[in-house]
Amino acid sequence: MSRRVRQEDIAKELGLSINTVSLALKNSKRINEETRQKVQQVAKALNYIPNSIARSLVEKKTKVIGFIVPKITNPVQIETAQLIERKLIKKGYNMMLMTTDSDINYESYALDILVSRQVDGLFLFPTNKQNQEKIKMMRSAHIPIVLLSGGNYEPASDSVYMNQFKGAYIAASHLAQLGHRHIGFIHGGVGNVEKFTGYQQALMDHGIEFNPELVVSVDNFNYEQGYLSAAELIPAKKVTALLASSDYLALGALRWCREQGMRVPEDIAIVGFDNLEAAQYAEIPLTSVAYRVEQLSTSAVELMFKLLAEQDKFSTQQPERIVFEPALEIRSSCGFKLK
Amino acid sequence: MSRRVRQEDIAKELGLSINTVSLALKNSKRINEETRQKVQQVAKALNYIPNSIARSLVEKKTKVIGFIVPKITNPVQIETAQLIERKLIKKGYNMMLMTTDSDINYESYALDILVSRQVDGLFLFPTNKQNQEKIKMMRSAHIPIVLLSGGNYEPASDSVYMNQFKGAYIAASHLAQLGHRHIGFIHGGVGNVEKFTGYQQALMDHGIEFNPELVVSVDNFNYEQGYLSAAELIPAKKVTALLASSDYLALGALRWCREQGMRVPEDIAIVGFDNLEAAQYAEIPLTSVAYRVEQLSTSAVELMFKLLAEQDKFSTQQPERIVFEPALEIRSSCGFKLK
DNA sequence: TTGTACGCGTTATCAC
DNA sequence: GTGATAACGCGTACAA
Repeated sequence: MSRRVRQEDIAKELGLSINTVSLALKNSKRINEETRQKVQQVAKALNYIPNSIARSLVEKKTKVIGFIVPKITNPVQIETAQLIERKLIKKGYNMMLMTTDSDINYESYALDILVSRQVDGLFLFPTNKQNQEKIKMMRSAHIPIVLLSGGNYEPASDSVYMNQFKGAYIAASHLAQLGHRHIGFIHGGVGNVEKFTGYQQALMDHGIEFNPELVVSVDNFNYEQGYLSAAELIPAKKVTALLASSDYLALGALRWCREQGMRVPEDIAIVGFDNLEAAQYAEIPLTSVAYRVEQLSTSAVELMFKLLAEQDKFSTQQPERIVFEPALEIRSSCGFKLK
Repeated sequence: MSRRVRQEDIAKELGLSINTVSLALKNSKRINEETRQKVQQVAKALNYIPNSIARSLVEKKTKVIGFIVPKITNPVQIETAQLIERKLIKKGYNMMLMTTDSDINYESYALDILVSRQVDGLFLFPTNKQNQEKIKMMRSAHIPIVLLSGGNYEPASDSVYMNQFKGAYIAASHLAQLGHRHIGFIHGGVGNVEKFTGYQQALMDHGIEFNPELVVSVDNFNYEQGYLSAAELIPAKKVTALLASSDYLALGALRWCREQGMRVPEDIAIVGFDNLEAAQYAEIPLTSVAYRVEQLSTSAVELMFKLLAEQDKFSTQQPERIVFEPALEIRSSCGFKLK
């Protein structure tokens, strides 16, 4: 980093004090109109750019919000991050992004880093509940944390998320109601447990015995893993329907089925998660559990700024919890009632 | 932000000076083993987390790298961002992410913000050459900037990118060699001009007259825009082949064609860009220009750290320029020679 | 081995 | 209206 232009430089240039420059630059009424203009002119001429680091140190706030996201390959998480970044910018905030690869230790590390960087608040897609204690501590240290994913447990901080249990429940129920009894499940692994339990609950409520052999776990939300999962589940386990934790997984499975000459939904029904654009434009338009990224991120940002505005008060209150209920977007891939 | 634990707090706790604490915390040999341990213990007990802001102010470096990316909807850009973030973390750096929506004014604003935040370096997918002067100025102010996209012009700073001109050229040439004379082009808009000129050059070199009516511009790299573009180009303009600036556009077009009962590649050939996983797993596996995200981001990070290590020296030298040559990944969607 | 003093660039509190 | 002066938390000479 080279020597940048400071307020002191423009002060010297004009024979003023640093203080006057500082005030003039923020258009303080206490400064003479004339000097104010002169200061601003010189600032522009010298290409002065304020040093946010120094400002942050004295103001004790950085106007930076941290964002911790587990996976590259999950489009809803990325899109959420980007929508939120846009909204933050409009309020004069910037975003520091960290990824964890769904590793709970990386998550913990990311939390430390962001605290160290003095972020004013942070968004987090928690992978599981292992860092709950740390999050609670941070909350009680007056750092607003908005969790973007719920679990089968009391959230450690304020949260805004989709009810993924419910999503899996209605998806699996839908398949059951169509007459399917052998419903395979592609488990998204750690961080997707709610979907799994929703699936199990739906089976139970429809009198279907849960069979762990019909579940395959993957660690990546991509086409390939879906393709491989289908290859593993369908021929050996004779499933007639498949619920996948993400649309990419579902579409990978779809591809495998088509390559085998299977008809969808006649030979096998497929349901995905997140209702991505890719689901709608698939060769067999995919039934999918809708994830309202736009609404959710809007709500998350609103909550963040509410907490930020309440200063330290929020941390003595009960965490707020905003849950969006998913809807099943029904398309062709799950078809009609079996006989 | 509430009162956090400072070095001073642990100094008081132990009756030591702040200096001793500072040194002990960074394991200085100059501090007695015993006091060192005591300091570290108390630090842990008090849950001390160093204040990076204060540190940055004195060290004149933040260990933050800025990343400016135009579009949410472009998967290669997002993936590049994430791969780079991972590599930065390993070197103790964090990433500040900003998006521009391909708006040149936002891009300029983002550059200012990141300079103000004292980033040690920055990655940028430039949208066009409009901010070249600003970038040059930043470079001569000793800020390492690695551009992640090239243009039909001399880059303003060090750069690592795919040769997109060449990509479009080989793709369009391939179609021409298959006998196509009416090749439509879905133009990705600003920030994708190289692809357009590559397409034009290929036509010229194959004796095909360029017809602007066969080009449609979109501002989003998604299925929907591809679908609509196909609907606009194919029936009215009688194109027999379509080159799209992104795989999502191509896949949207593919969907439209299939819905119309057209055969691909027999009735229409389609080629995309970026060689996403979705291209490989499409109902008609898509021929696509490969984008080597992993290689490119590795190379970009290496270059960044080289510049960082050279301190201020780099800015007096010619910008380095690393260009990756694309290859055409040929699949079923463009088929064989027409008669 | 440990402590003192100063500086990083900015804002804030007081005088004048 | 403007200018000293202190403060933010930490790192680093230099002194003790």
